[in-house]
Amino acid sequence: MPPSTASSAPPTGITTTRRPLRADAQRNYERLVSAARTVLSERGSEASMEEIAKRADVGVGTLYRHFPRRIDLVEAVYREGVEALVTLATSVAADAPPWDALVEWLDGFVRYAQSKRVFLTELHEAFEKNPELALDSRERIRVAAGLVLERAQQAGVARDDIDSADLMQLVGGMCMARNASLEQNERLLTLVLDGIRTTARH
Amino acid sequence: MPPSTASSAPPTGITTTRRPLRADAQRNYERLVSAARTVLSERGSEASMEEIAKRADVGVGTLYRHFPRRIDLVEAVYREGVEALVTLATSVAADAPPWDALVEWLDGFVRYAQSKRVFLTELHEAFEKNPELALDSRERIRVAAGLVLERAQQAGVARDDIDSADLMQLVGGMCMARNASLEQNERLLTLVLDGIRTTARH
DNA sequence: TTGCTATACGGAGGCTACCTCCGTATCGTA
DNA sequence: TACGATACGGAGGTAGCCTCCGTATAGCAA
Repeated sequence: MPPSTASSAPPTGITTTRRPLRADAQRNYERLVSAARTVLSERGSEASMEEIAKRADVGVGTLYRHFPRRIDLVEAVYREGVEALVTLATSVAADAPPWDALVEWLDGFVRYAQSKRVFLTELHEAFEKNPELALDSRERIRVAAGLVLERAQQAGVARDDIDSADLMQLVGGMCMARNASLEQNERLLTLVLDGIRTTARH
Repeated sequence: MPPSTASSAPPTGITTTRRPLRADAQRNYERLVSAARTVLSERGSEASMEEIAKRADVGVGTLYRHFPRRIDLVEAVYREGVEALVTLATSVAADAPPWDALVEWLDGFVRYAQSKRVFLTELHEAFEKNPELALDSRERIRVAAGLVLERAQQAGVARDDIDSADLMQLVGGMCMARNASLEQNERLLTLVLDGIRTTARH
């Protein structure tokens, strides 16, 4: 997903229509994201930019041309997973009954979050330094959550006094906690679902 | 709270009885913690060790003698707040009815967490690099939570299938999330409390 | 195919922050 | 007062982030 429409567009309203990347630039972009995914998974915040560039078989200069700051690279890797969650929301909303869809998507979220545990410190720091770069992904997840949550609310099976931002705050926060096992998080998700559900409990 | 009993004792079972700090060392220890609290509040993870040392009117060498790694300093500041939470748990458990005590303590926790937002990235990174150093504080909070939670469970007003670790995972995680306002967190706390409570809802 | 230019590459090196080391200073006791 | 144990300070080693600019190449036009 190279930024032909400038993934990190300037905050001004200016939308410069960028010409497509040259073939070698395109190839290196993809190599870099792939290498970053690997190295970040293996070494978390210990991963250095030099190491990622080397793994991609590319100079650091090239790395920094595509990803001016460390966060931009981390974010690119992060986005891949976000896309999968958005897709999941669409599919469960189309196929499953409202409550089941909500449960299924949240379970998918918890599992996704678990798989990204090594990134958490990385993301946390990066988002602090560059809050605006996190907004897009955050919003996409929120919208995906809204898709399943609002459908459940309209069906009358989820309480109305929370919105998708609340839901992701709660479940997302829970998953970000340090020593969460997948098992514990799934148990806590059950608790949260009990808190959300409007029909008889247990 | 200078470490006369070695706050970062080696993982081996060896407990060396250390003699008390010399007067100047004691004074500098306190200056450093105080300076760190100030500088970390002001500049978060941007705060450099040099800056903290300068603010304490002490050389970096002295800083590193007392706090061999960055985390040790952050942790010392963090502990201060943890102590307050432990104290709060004891007092509400003694004075308030079981359910009210739980609500009050959790509300205290949420407010405390809010006040420490600038530290979060710092703590997150530090705990990742040195997991063992976080355990003590985490455990103290968990025990404090247990004090009020178990009392509520024994009184039959809180569900039995969660423990204090679960509770702190959920509420702690929620508070750690990035763009939580105090208001949103207090609203989410209400939701969590609804999930925990065993009596009739709403 | 050849030539030309915008685009992209690479990696040496600047910069900054963390942390160490050791010569000097001070405390506390006899 | 003397002296050893303890503590201080800050220059400098090290490492990782990022920049800069000379070189290389893709893509196009003739």
